[in-house]
Amino acid sequence: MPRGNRIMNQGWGGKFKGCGYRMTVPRQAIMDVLQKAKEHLSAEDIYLEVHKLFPQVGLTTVYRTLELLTEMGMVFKFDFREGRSRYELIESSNKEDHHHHLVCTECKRIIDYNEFIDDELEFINRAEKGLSKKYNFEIKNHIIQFYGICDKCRKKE
Amino acid sequence: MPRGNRIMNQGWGGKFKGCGYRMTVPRQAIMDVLQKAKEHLSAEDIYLEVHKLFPQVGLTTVYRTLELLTEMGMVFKFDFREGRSRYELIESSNKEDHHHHLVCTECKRIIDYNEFIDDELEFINRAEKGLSKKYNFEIKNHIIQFYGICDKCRKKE
DNA sequence: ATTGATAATGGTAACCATTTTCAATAAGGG
DNA sequence: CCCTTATTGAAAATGGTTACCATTATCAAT
Repeated sequence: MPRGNRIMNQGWGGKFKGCGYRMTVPRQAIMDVLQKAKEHLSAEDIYLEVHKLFPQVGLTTVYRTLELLTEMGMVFKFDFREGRSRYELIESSNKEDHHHHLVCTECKRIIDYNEFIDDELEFINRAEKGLSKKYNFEIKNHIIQFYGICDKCRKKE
Repeated sequence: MPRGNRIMNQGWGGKFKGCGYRMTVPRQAIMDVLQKAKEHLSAEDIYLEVHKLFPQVGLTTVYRTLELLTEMGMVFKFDFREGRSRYELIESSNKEDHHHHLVCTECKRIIDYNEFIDDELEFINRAEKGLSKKYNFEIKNHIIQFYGICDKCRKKE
């Protein structure tokens, strides 16, 4: 059996309502797309995907929903220096899914990695605790990214 | 005496020429602005500042120079989710200046911190070594950012 | 099931940071 | 000093994202 929780395809409604929002067809569709693909989708990617099943859903709604989801802490908004943002569902409960990125500044390729996560968690926890106290800052999430040149681009030179 | 190295106001020319580029008035002026202000400047900020002394320098040139400097590894390009990028001179030699950021998702305020840097360096070094080997990826630099709500915005709620 | 207050939507146009274009200019090796 | 070539600057184009606003959908109360 694959890892992860599969049993929650209609649980989104509760999440939304719990925050005082309504569940709608576009929101459901966007959540489904995010859940399936899970990573690195641009707003347009999502729009195109949603569009296959629900052609009436507009790009504006995709942007609005993504902003809402980001604000609700269910989605993380990434900037990989491509001139557009990318979005990824946060699998909060699943340590397996915790990862960060290597970003190639040459070809913009993104490599996920999940090594050193235990190491990282220890460091991050310590830092978070100290920083949130010292600056009275409520930390919601963090980002770690390494920039450099990927193997393919190194060969080209 | 304040920390830092003050004695290098005209060394930029060599850096540029060493990379096969020419030193010009606009580039000099942009470097000066970056060196003085050091952090979190947007392209427009820099443009306005340069403009005071050299009104003929255009915004385009500022963008071009910043891209060049980023590529040369002398400047770091940040995204704080404001819809614009910010740039910061990299003080490579100075551990004192190594820092990261807390970003308030509410008011976009940015707080620099430099606590836990020894901790971080240890973790980052280990991760960099492992990752660059495993993915054959040449790591140039990294970013760590914490997102959340700053003290002022917490009070408002 | 129906209604009504209100949230959500979608198409278009506006926005605005960043890039492209291209003719004019300046740098710096010979 | 000249000549090649990088660099520049102004204007226009680009393209992701957001604002606007009339229309529609949601859902609690009836």
